[in-house]
Amino acid sequence: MPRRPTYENIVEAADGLFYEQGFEATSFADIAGALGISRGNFYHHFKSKDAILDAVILRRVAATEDMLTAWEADADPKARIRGFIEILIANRAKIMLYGCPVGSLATELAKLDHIAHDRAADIFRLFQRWLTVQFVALGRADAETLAAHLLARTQGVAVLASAFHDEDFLRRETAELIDWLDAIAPARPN
Amino acid sequence: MPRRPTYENIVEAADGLFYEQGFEATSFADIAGALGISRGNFYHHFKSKDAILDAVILRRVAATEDMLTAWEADADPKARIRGFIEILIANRAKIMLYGCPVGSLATELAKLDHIAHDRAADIFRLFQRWLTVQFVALGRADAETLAAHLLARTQGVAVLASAFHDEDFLRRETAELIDWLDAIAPARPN
DNA sequence: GATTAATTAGGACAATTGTCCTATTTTCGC
DNA sequence: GCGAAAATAGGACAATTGTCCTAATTAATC
Repeated sequence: MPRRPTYENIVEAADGLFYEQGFEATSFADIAGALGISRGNFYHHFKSKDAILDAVILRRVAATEDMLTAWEADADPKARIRGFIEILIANRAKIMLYGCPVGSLATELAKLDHIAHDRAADIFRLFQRWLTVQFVALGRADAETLAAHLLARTQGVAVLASAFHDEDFLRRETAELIDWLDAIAPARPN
Repeated sequence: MPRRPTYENIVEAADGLFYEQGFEATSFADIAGALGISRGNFYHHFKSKDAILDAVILRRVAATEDMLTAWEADADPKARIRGFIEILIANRAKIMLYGCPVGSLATELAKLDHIAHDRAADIFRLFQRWLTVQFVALGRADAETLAAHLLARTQGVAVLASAFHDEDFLRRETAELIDWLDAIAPARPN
């Protein structure tokens, strides 16, 4: 059975650790320990820690694109948006512990004044563009504004859910977002 | 003219640096450099870095209580809530750079699995309790839910405003929150 | 199976971290 | 002004950081 290349293993482990501990707080020793490899081994695959961060962001971009594409299996744009809202429920356990991976990384990199901050924010832009398309399909002229609004709502839920470790709150706010979506796009009598 | 005690200077400088750089990324050298004092001096005032964090949180709790009390000068609960919403505008420059000080600290401490995380989240609880009182005064039975909802909305705005560095978005979402408040508590014809 | 290339382990490296200790200086009560 | 107390500077400390180097091992190629 073919071993997965170490490169991918490093990116995968770093992805998880950056999410759970933060970028700055995650050391090479942490990643090496999680994989059971030597610390000196990294520099054969990456030229710096920032290069690992780049690869992690690239991985997250790809994962996001895959997720958005998968949601397009549903022909109804309203159902697609509902799929987006419901990641809050699907990922609730981790969100209540670590917040949103996209939002928390962007916030951390902003504080670090890190070059990769803008690339991390690009993941938000992926979501926003995709949501905009869906709202356009719903016939909304203010699609872009609605997309940004929905994005902000989900971010707020993630921040407070992790601050309070409160699942009830998360479920309540998610239900309210679904109601909001229903008001935006009422079920058409057919 | 009486010099301000070094203790207070340290807490003040640490407060600002924790906000702008994050807790973990701020070192004793950073704080000492900002104040022009010696690094070894800290341990006469604090027994550890965590003790500084405790003092910073205490300072923020006090500042929050003062702010909430000041807003109560306005007799109208709706105007009080509007005052809360408009911190987004008043602090927009820093929010667009570093996000919300309360939310970003809570998120970071959650990832660090830090003991002080719950005390940082207490600042959220201060806001929530205060907002709950105002919504009760507006005659809302679901005051606590509304308070948590509004809190989440403002957090979401802060996260995206700093990710995108977008002042238009911040102003638009703030205006929408004011609209939401108007819908909750319509101006009574008198 | 020999040669070469890719991969890995282990450790050295300077810099930085939080912490702690000890002199020196400053401040304050008398 | 003197003596005690508080405050400060400067540096030592072990540990950890990201980085880099070299030797050894593994894999691939012919």
